[in-house]
Amino acid sequence: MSKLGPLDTAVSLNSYECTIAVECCVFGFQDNKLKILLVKRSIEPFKDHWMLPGGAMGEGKTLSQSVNNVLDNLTGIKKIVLEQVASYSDVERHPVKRVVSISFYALVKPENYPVIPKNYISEIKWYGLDELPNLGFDHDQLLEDALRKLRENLKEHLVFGELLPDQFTLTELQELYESILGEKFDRRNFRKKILQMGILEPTNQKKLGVKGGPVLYRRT
Amino acid sequence: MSKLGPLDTAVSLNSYECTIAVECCVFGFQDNKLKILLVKRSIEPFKDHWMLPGGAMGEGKTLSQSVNNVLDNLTGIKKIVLEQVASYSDVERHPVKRVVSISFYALVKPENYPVIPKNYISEIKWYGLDELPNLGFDHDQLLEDALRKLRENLKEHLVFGELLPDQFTLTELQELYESILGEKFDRRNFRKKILQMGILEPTNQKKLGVKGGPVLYRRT
DNA sequence: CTAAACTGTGTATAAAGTACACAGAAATAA
DNA sequence: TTATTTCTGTGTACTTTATACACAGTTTAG
Repeated sequence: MSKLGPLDTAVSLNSYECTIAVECCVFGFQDNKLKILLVKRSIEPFKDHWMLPGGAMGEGKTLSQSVNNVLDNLTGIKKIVLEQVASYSDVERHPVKRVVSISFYALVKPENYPVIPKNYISEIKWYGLDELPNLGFDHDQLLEDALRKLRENLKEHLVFGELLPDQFTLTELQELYESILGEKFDRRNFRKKILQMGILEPTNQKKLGVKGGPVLYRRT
Repeated sequence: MSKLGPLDTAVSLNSYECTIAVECCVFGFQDNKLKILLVKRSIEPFKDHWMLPGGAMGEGKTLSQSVNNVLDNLTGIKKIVLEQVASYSDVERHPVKRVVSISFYALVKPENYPVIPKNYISEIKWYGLDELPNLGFDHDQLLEDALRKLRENLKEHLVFGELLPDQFTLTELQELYESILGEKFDRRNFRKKILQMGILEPTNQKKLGVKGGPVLYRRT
């Protein structure tokens, strides 16, 4: 913490330096369910609590770069779709020191990333939405906000980051939607709506090993 | 900047302290137009550039409290509706030192707040959307993002903060909407949609001084 | 008192969303 | 190889929501 005079920011007040952390809600799609990547912390405070992966912003790095860095360190996940969610600045949100966190969400394919606990993490695991433990710090709140943001984005834009393979059937896409939004859709209506967005095209291949021989689609 | 070991954040990396600033896009409704409060900076860098009011986060304050503080210092604006927009962390966004900014928007009635330039500000002025100057730092971007967020929020929730007086006519409300969203609406359709939201009630008074004698409404 | 300007209202049409059932294709089991 | 099971793929009627549009009533200004 230091006084820096009028140069420190757009309009100057006394300057106050503070630890900035990034936290990331990593969503994955596994066993036809939306999963969330949680880590178990092996040190105080909140020893043995599950929480979102996160860590301090890196010097000379942007927030996005810091998130990528943290996730890479933790799990080997690299260069993924990140979306900013919100900032958290309650004075008491960290029991030991003042930390302002910026939260993000990310969409990945779990099968692409073996997860290995490192750096003060004793366990790491994909959790379904229906089996979530209570999280350390204020991460219950962060998760709730991230999930809300994901749902909002999905309803407007058709976002699926890396949650599906390059080629997928419409049924797989529908199951992804149902899993994220937590509701069921009629197959015909869903296909109508998705296809008239005009961003998917059928390949001339069918998916093997599944009855009915569904055709595979890809993004245009 | 200091090393703090494993306690500094949820999952520990090396800790890095950094200046955090808050910037605020203050929207007001004046002369039937959406206005934005800008300040002219009287010191380097970006001396004599217009920009959004902002300043460093205060020690022991949340981000929202810091915004209120900055605005109060600048303009006497107190305790207003704040909405978080986004974070900005490009390494080069401030030419002198590293600053991470969190941006907000606020909705106020200009006539309630006389604006007085203070604290390294030489001028302060309400600008219409069609007469905006280029802003210092990356504030053009911040403004664009804040305006987009305001529009999104308006379409979903019916947000009007303190932009209108307690009692207002439906025409005034419609003009506010048109001004924010930048499009015209049919009077009958607009009234139908707004009224069936069920959050407005007519008072039994008419607004005087305007032809047609429109009835005043208030929020339920 | 008259003219000008604004308010307040309903209906017809178009678009979007929702509900719903059966024939065809591929895998599996006999 | 055939029969059975399970999943895919498709159209239409109906409901809800959004859009287009005109005229009579009220108040101010002159």
